[in-house]
Amino acid sequence: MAKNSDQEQRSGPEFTPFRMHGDLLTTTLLAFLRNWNAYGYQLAQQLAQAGLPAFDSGTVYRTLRQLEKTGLVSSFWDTSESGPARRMYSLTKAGDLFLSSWIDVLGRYQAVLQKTIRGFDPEEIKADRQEPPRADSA
Amino acid sequence: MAKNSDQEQRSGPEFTPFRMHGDLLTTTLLAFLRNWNAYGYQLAQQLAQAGLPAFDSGTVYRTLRQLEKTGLVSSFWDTSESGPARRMYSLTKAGDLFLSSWIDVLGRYQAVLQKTIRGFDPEEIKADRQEPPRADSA
DNA sequence: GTTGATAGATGTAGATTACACATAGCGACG
DNA sequence: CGTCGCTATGTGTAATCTACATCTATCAAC
Repeated sequence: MAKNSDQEQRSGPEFTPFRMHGDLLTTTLLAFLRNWNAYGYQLAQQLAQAGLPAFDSGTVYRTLRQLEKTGLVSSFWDTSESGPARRMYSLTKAGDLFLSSWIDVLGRYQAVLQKTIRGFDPEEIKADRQEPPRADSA
Repeated sequence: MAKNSDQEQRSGPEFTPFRMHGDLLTTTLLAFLRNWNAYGYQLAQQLAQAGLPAFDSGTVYRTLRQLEKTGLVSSFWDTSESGPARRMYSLTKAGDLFLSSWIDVLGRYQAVLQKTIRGFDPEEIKADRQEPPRADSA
């Protein structure tokens, strides 16, 4: 499933289509795991259903394993259901702390964008010229 | 909580300290350029002053060149001031479109985090157990 | 026994990044 | 003059990350 045909939206000429990368994928995964445990396949589905950009399931699995290696999540094999065994993941204390810190960083990131682009709303991005902070040229 | 001296001290085992990566660095740069033109060194300083995580100046320069290669920004040598020549960057129409699209994506990303973590505020992250979305076991 | 959905993982080429280092203009100082 | 220090922009390289294709395996339906 999720064969990428979900919603390939590229609104521009030929830029790299949006994808979930690094921090964004990582933290989305962590956020999903914050309220309930889940396994990779399920997380991949949630990602797709959340209206987020394309992702690669192989990357999802590898990202989860890497998160485990760094101690942000932990996992165990769940064989209680029929079908292939599932590796159930849950957020660790460290993962929770990491996520909190990330949210802090994200807040600053947002502040930068908001300071530059009024309202964070594409519709409001019209014209809004200001002077440079200190271009102090000429 | 996530006190995390965000300078170099890490509160956990051995997490990768926060850095500006890929989309985040790219779009912050684009956002800075949206309202006024600037050159690499200046952008790197603004990044640092914005309270954002560590970054690498080499990466900033390379990222800017790559953005130029894909047409999101354009540049020219500015030799009007004394000192080393500066490569002045400005956002192109394409870059503006890209940024707008990114803001759209970011909105969905935020929605996911907000849905999971109430209020986006670390203080409100206390306890908030819910049932899985569709763990549909048995 | 073949197909299809679920579930997880890896091989690999190409892209991205961090870190160290290189180049160059110019002002200040002795 | 020499050179130190700050400004300004890069590059070499190893490590890491990612996309895409491919692989194993369970189990239900046919």
